[in-house]
Amino acid sequence: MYSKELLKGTLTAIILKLLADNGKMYGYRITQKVKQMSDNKILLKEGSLYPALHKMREEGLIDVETENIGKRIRHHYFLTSKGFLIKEEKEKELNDFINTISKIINHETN
Amino acid sequence: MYSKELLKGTLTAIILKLLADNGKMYGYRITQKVKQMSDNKILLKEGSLYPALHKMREEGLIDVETENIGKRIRHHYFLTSKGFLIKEEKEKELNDFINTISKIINHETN
DNA sequence: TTAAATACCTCGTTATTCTATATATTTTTA
DNA sequence: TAAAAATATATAGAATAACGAGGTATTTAA
Repeated sequence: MYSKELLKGTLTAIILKLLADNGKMYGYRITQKVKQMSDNKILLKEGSLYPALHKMREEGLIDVETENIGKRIRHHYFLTSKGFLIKEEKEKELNDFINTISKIINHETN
Repeated sequence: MYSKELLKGTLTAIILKLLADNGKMYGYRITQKVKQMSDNKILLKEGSLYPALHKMREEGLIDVETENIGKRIRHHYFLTSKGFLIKEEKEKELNDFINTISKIINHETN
């Protein structure tokens, strides 16, 4: 597990990317997917995920559909067109940031 | 300029790396070097830098020497041996984190 | 001589993730 | 079949770290 501060600012981009790739996803599914894709290195907590999803919905990046599974209600989230645009932006920003940090941290002195 | 949240958790690693490469550095010098190395994309603010340096000193990662430049006092910071060890750790962690995030954000669906 | 750059500092704000707690259903295991 | 684990959602408050805004002062360039 990484220092939890490192994840800050990356969560929205990660969620947008997963929804773009997988179509509709529900919350618990997102945590499992992130865990699996990161080799158990990013363990997304409920206290992080659900508030993030609610905020993204308020901002119009994602929308939700409910499904009844027996007595349980499942919330399926999916990208809006705005969400898709923001996903592209965030993806670029994150890759650019990674390149910049990488350049600094792996810079070799001569 | 990146979303300021992205920088979180990376600042200590960046400072440790710069000090490891350049030996003694004073605060203002660090901000300029980060600016230069990042092509003006990371503009480290005084409100971030100085508290960070003071904290790192409290934790024994860096130590300080003062120099009198005329009437001005300049604080030169340098790595302690503990700081060097933590630098190695943070460097690995940050590279690992970057790889993980990169894998997720640039994952191609098939 | 005035503005910009250099050089340091701190307080309070903001943003975001996490911990802890809560509730409840479904599936697996002993 | 009872208990435990996994599934599924939610929120309140704590923690952390970077920033904005403010302050002080010297040196250099226009």
